[in-house]
Amino acid sequence: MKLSSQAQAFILHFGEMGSRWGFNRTVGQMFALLTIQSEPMNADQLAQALKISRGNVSMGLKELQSWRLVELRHLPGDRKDYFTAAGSIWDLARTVFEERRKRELDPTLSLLRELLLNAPEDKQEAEEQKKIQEVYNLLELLDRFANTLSRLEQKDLIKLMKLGSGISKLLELKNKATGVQGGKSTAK
Amino acid sequence: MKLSSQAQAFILHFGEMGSRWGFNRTVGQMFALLTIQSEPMNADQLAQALKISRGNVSMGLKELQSWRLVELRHLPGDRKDYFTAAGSIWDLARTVFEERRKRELDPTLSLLRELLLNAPEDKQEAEEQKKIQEVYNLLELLDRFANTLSRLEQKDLIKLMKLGSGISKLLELKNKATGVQGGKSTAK
DNA sequence: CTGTATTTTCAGAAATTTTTGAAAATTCTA
DNA sequence: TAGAATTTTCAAAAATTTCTGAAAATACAG
Repeated sequence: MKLSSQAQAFILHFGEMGSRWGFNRTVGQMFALLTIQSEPMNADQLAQALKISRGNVSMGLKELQSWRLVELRHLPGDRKDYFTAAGSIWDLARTVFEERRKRELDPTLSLLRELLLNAPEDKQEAEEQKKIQEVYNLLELLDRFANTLSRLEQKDLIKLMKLGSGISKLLELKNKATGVQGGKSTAK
Repeated sequence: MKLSSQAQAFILHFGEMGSRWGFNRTVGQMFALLTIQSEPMNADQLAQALKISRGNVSMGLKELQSWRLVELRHLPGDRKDYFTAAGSIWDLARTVFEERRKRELDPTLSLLRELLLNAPEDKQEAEEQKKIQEVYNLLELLDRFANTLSRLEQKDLIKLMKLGSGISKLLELKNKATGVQGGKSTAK
């Protein structure tokens, strides 16, 4: 398997960005390779193309499976496991988005929820709890919103994303349509 | 400076989550401490409260300033530099969101743009470019959308986030208002 | 079963990132 | 301008993460 120089560049870049996106360099590279190459690849091919060890590929594939970003395939007459990117680019993006929401938001929400269960012992702790509550409210809202977005049909999601500053106008439109004059929203 | 046990837990958690949010453990802890404590703190106080070295605090503060998450203050009659979280919880969240967009999306967009400038040399490269283009289109749209969201007034942003599944309905409403045809059951 | 093909595991090595702390640089006061 | 207070720098140490490769485990064909 020889990689074109653009594929090389694409793969190396995703390796470098990997840590910012939530996985390590070689996992990022494997993901990039499987995304740019639509052909399924087996572990040996991945190891050879990326010049990394067989063991590393095995671990990386496990990680990518835990992110639900790759799919196991079997080719007729070949006992090896083959892998492809799980779905279209949009599917992959949605999956990364969902997994990151889970990993970046959920643990924090549950810690904050726990902290808020304890009655504050003094003035100081009461102040702190106010802040914790604010952080919680914000992250909770963000979490719900992220959930809503990732459940939206692709068509609607694209429409929404393309609205640009038209969003504000649309929100006004909604007020008119529902008769709300700008105070607290009735819907929770 | 003695930390309550809930402050302790809050700080340690943000330290652990730090890497997922884009900074290292002690930077995460410093940010958490400055967020939960509304009082400005100087570098020595931070070092003492978090039990980390003075040098580490200095570097961490520089990092937090580059994220625009802390503000330098001066107290009358004290030569030391004091720091506070830069704004309300909402301001902070918006800033983190913007900075992450810059760091996670922009470098990739510019690489992909470059790759797309080169004419494909063969069938293989042409196929790859199709994928690269798809990734580019998606990330570009996402980037614009993130931009739009972070420019929205807080009031509107909250309204939008609270819409939940009402978003789809609102998008339909928009179609009606602008005369676009294809109400409830348009084909996918 | 037996033997071969394939994948997984994991201890240690290598690479990378973070942290320390002392020295250097800077800023301010008198 | 001297010198004290404060902050920054950065080389080296420590901690953490990633990667390798050989051995163990698993899966399968005959």
